[in-house]
Amino acid sequence: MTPAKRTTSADVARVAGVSRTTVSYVLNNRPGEVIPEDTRRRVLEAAERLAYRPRASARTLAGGRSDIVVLSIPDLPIGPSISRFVEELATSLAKHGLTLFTHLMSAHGRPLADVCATVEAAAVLGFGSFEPETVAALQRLGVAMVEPVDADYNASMGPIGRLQAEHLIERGHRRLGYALPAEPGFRQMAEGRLRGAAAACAAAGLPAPVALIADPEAADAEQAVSQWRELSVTGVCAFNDEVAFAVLAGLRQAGLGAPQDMAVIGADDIPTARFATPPLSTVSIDLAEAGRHRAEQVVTGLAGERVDLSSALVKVALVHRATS
Amino acid sequence: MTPAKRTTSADVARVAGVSRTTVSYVLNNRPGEVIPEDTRRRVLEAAERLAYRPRASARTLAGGRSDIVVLSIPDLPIGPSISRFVEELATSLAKHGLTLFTHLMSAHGRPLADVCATVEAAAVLGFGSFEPETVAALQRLGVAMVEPVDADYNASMGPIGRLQAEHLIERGHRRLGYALPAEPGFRQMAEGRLRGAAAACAAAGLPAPVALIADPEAADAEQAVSQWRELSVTGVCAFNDEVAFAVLAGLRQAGLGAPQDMAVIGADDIPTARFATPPLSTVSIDLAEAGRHRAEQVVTGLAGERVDLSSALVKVALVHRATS
DNA sequence: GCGCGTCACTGGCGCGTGTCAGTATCTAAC
DNA sequence: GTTAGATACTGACACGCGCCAGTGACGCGC
Repeated sequence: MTPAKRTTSADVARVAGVSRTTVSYVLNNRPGEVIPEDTRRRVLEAAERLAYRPRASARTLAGGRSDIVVLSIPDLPIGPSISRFVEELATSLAKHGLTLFTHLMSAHGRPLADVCATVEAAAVLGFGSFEPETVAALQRLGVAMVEPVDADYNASMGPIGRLQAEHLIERGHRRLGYALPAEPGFRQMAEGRLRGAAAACAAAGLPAPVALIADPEAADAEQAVSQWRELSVTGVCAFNDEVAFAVLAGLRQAGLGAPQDMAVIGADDIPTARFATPPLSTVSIDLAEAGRHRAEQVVTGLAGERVDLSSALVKVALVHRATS
Repeated sequence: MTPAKRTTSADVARVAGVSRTTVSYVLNNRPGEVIPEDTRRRVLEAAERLAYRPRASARTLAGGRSDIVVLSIPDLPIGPSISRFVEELATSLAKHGLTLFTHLMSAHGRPLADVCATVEAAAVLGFGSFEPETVAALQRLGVAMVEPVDADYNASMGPIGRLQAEHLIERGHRRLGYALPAEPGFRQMAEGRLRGAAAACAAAGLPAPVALIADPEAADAEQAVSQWRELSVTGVCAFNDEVAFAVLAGLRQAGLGAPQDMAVIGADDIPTARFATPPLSTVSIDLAEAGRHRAEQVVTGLAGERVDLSSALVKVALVHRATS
């Protein structure tokens, strides 16, 4: 059935006329080992010709650590900005021979620590923070690098809220609202963004925004709108574009419109924001750069160096359209 | 640094007072091997107490095949319905001890076959069909199960288009349009849906829909709208909700509206569809069930049995709102 | 001639698991 | 008393790779 056994490094060694060790040295170009150009070429050619791919399992077993990086994704809808981030992260890690493995927390086959134990993960990443016991468990497993907080991502939360609020303040709004989703998975992110908005208000000498829930999956937006109007809120920052659309729908149900009755600004700049009626003002977030940066951090971290997690490289930009 | 070496099956054997082989037999409850209840309990208890987790790398190396299932995702934005599918698939596979590994094709670290070779994938799944050479390469690697066509998913494409077209026909439209995205990653899916719509038209004795591109990321929608109007198209099926929003925007730019000037129906029922202005008619797709079914197929396929790929278990339903 | 150092390799161990062939003990049949 | 078969295990090898320790060849200084 499987007549052609898979090629191993021994096959390469035989073809190249060297020992298996030499093959290993060449292929992993081991630092400190000097291999004459001629031998190196022979090995490389043989490997190429036989289409040799080292078996990850064997490599892991021997080395004690795999080249798998696990990214734990919380139970939330994966928007385009997140998937862009993941994509970029995976690509950049792949360039360093690391393979990204996204583990959906909602896919509750086994707890995170178990999955990492079986695959012998080299590093574990996640959005938000892990619980201390999870971190402890992972470290006990010998995972080289646990990143409890996605620093880049979380650091980007503040500026988003700030940008939203500053925009509305600049346009003359003196009393702001903040629209939150109901989804618990979003809570951490939402708090970050809200804090940013509150900071902008404080800097302008204004009271903190009135935070209310306006979930896209429910119909509580109209109620939120009427509460805001009672408190003479004239501008609302929404957690993201979908929440913004919910607010907009709430306004419409009350016979009102944006921006004349209430200004609304979203976040994420999802594709539909541009073509909505009216086109939604929002904040665009470039996570691609963050993904690359993140990968860099993992690589240096795995090399044993201490990494600086403070730098936030997420580019956010205001996109002014018709609802503000 | 790492004082507590990780527990191995030898540790369990020692604690339980049996041989390593017996531990293996108990833990994998090997069929055909009879283990007295008492011994079994001792082993299980020891394993529990030591928190023993077998190392996947060693298991794979010894067994020649891992418990990793690779799902290749094409270069397209991962919508909520797809991510729901993936989620459900991962959960169901996990119940059978299989781990899902989603590989983004756009994350072009290495070609699919390479990734599968290194992780020794047990099965490879994908949306759409793989190229023949990829399939051949994978089989040469000894991958037990290659599913070139995601039967469920593809089979669901037709009904979606059909449902859209039937709905519009039922409401009196005699000449239909079909709105396509520009994104090449969507092509296969789009063709499937379009075929479904065409079939519905044919069944009603109508000409095939006029297919034009109306991409959400570009501004070609207005042009498409005017072309449709020239051909006296009165109802448009959109590939998905985002494309539908693009068409709606095109209509608006031309000073027209849905449904009075042209009926529009989307697909996927994304959250924003419900709260858009006006709320978008669409087709909802339940891929959760499909995910579970899919997992089942993989498990039986891995057990060596022949699986029937023809059955499509995707539930689609019309969601009539205001744009049609 | 000897010692020393460098170069270019290689032999072989160990990683943790699955599994096959084998063994020791016991019961039952002839 | 011997054989046969079942029961309840165990010893040891194989899987493919990384890498340490070692080896032989060669050059060079004294």
